Amino acid sequence: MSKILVVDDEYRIRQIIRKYAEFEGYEVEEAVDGMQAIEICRKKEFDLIIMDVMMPELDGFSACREIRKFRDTPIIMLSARGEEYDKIHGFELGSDDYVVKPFSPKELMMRVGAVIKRTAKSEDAAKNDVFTYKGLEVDFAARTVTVDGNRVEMTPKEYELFFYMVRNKGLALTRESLISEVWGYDFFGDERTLDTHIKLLRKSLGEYSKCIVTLRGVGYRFETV
Amino acid sequence: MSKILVVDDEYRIRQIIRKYAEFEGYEVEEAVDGMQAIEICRKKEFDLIIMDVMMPELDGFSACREIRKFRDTPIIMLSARGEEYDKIHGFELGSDDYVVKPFSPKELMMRVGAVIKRTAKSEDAAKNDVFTYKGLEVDFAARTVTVDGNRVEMTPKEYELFFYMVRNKGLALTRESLISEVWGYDFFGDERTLDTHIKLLRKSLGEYSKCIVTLRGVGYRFETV
DNA sequence: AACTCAGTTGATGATTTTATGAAACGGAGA
DNA sequence: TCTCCGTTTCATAAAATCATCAACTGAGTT
Repeated sequence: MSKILVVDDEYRIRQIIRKYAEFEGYEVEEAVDGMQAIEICRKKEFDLIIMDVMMPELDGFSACREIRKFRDTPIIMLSARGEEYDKIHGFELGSDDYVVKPFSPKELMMRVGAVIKRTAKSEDAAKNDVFTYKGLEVDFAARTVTVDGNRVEMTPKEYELFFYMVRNKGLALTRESLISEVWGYDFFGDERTLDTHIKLLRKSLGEYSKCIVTLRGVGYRFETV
Repeated sequence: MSKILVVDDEYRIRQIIRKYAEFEGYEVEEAVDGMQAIEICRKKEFDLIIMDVMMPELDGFSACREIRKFRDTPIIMLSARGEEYDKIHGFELGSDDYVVKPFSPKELMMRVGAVIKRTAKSEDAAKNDVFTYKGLEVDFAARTVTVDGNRVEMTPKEYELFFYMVRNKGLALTRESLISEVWGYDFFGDERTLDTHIKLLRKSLGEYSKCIVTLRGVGYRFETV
């Protein structure tokens, strides 16, 4: 049974969605704002998040962005008709779909079904090992990285290092863990070797180099803004 | 029942196409931009893709190019009137048809029907699955390879190696997997044997030798630019 | 402002990995 | 047995990648 998190400040909306979703057999949890949504997501994993754009405390976009830092849970955004449609795209942060309020619960449920079906299938396959963030695409199976449609060539060490970081996106990775993971626990080489490879990665990634954040005194983190 | 993927950033357009397509008995899925289209295509196979040219995140051409790397799904491109240049460009990238916006849904559906019928037929004819990329033709059933119309003779090992690579086009294949697949898991011979056969393959393939990409420290990958 | 420590960068010779040509091998058929 | 041909091995060449070093930068501290 799939678990859904509904995030909206309006009680009525949450109730409507809950009613329909439970009728469809989903397990539903609620959050009243983005802040709470993030907290809940840290503790628990959902199959889908339905999130309003306009909310007190923390809006849907920011919450989406934050959650995407550590979870790949599909997200359906809800937005009022007035809120520019273009805006949604402008801020498109990997939400899987969006629905304009006022929405027909039936239509929403159809989308929910579609998204869940899609992601459930892909998890089964597990073969389709791909990470995407804006124009950055990392295909673990093909061992390729593309930036805005252009293939980026990388050396073996770059791949290993980068893939490891992307697989652990949003996590602080210590220099030690990076080195022992990519070079092997028995690497006793120069301390600066890691830095050099980080440099090469950044060079390869172009505009996405800022996704590799230096954690002074600790190591690095790959994050999706 | 044929499955169609509709890729357009405008909800209205998607709705219209969905409505008509479902009326015709097709199963429809949607994507809002090129990036999403690629992701969905990785997970699922469609009989046809209808894709807008102008989209945020990743335009239709780039998406088309990307999808063609791992799928041969026919594609119909949509573009606003006046984007004449695109027409040429689109066909070059292997889109199967082209419709100018604003289009008559009826006309679009006729084209959809035509393309699907065409590819369905050719798939029947080529029941004994063949792979083609430009002037390269690999007939798995007939066990033949032709380059620009000229038959290329290959030895058994070459066939096995090449066929395995083509069947897994776009995937990184490790030396180990290649060897155990083609030579058997119990092959204890020289490490360089694989290299030699790759060399022979490349020699046979002429201009298409560049489709066999060396993945340093890993193995090889067969890819269609 | 000077200091210090951590991280960044570019250059380079050493090392690793792959490509290649030639030779050896070995089984099937003449 | 001999020859042919696909296959494998091997030695060497060529290429790509890496580790290392030294100088540099820049943020945080004193």
